[in-house]
Amino acid sequence: MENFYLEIKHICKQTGARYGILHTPHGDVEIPMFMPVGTLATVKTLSPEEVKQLGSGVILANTYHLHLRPGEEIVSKAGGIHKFMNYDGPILTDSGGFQVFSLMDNRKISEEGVVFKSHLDGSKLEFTPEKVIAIQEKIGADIIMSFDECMPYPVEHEYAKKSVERTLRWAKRGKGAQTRIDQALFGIVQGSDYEDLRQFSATELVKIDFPGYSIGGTSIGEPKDVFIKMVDQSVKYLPADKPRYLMGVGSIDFLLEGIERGVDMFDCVLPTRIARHGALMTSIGRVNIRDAKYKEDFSPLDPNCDCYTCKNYTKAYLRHLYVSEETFGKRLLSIHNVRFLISLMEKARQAIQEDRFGDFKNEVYRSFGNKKGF
RNA sequence: GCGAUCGUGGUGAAGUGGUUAACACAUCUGGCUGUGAACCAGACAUUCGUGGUUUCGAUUCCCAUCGUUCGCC
Repeated sequence: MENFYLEIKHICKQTGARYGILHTPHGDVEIPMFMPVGTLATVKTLSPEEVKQLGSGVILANTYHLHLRPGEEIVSKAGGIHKFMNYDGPILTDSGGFQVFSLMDNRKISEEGVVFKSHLDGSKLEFTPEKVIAIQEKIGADIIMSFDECMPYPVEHEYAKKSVERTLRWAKRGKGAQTRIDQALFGIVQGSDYEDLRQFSATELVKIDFPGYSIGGTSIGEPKDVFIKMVDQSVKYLPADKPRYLMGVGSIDFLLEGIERGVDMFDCVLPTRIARHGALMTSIGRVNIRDAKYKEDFSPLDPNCDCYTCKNYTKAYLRHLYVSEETFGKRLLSIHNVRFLISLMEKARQAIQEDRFGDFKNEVYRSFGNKKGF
């Protein structure tokens, strides 16, 4: 794929964090980057124009969910997902591998693939690695994912080994089923927290040769030291010239740890979901806007933030909107949280280029105090 | 004035002669990590209008009293 490649511009001398440009069919974006999640072809409460204004490079959508509603045929008839949702920037679709984890009670895994019981009407849905590629080709994102099993944590080594080997076979089958040449298909490293399995998974995927590699199976409730171990043991075996995508990571500390270890891309529902629930990430720590102490607080959410919400509205007003269950409040809060993480990435890129990412990381940790981050 | 009725937390209310007075809403507080999530969890009546009676034990039965609502004069 000549229209998809990573151009590494600088590696931080202090840490090894990478700064670069990811070239995609729908434009160039800077890494490391945070990608907001828009499962059903919408970043909940935000318009594509707003998402773009926040500085997002890539946004996500989901194969499983779009297959169910509205169905890939309709997305295809609309002219592909970019036209369908009116977003002309790069888009990435997740394969449904995460749903193998999140919808665990309603699915059965076999060598062939996964049979889900639809969470909408209970009907049987057969997902095979080949079918998942076909669906993603119809949806038409710039970056697509291999079908994988995201295992729960913790799991027995015996099960993890079987699962990793199967996910690897699925990756091969998916790659073989690919017909479009304008979509970058990523392989996904699994292996839970077992070093031998992470190594096996990564090195075997690299042999297949993908245009990018994802690190999966993390940030599903494991302790931070385990998470770091998983990332280390995955990145270690990945080629330097290909993009690395750490799936499902969106808390401030996990993002910083990932960047420090040479990860380029991250996605997470965290900023949008917690915003809808009234929790905000700010430069001075977590804010629960519903708290009574903000009733008469006419200061901005985050004095150091340049987002639309912080520039125009007070905490008292945002609290009022939240308590009154006004949709506009959820939108304003989502704008802030997404902008906060994207802005964090911008600062991280700057720090990398100036060879001081390690200092930057420590500064961020310090400004959050010892409070539990996000 | 007479008759009936009902008085339970911030609100609407269930309920029982006997361990922590149901539930809902409101309020307060947490949590959410490749979105089954405008969601989930927890806290919140030392007490059932007030005073007394019966009883081993009363929010529950009884009496009085104050208040409610409705009807009649």
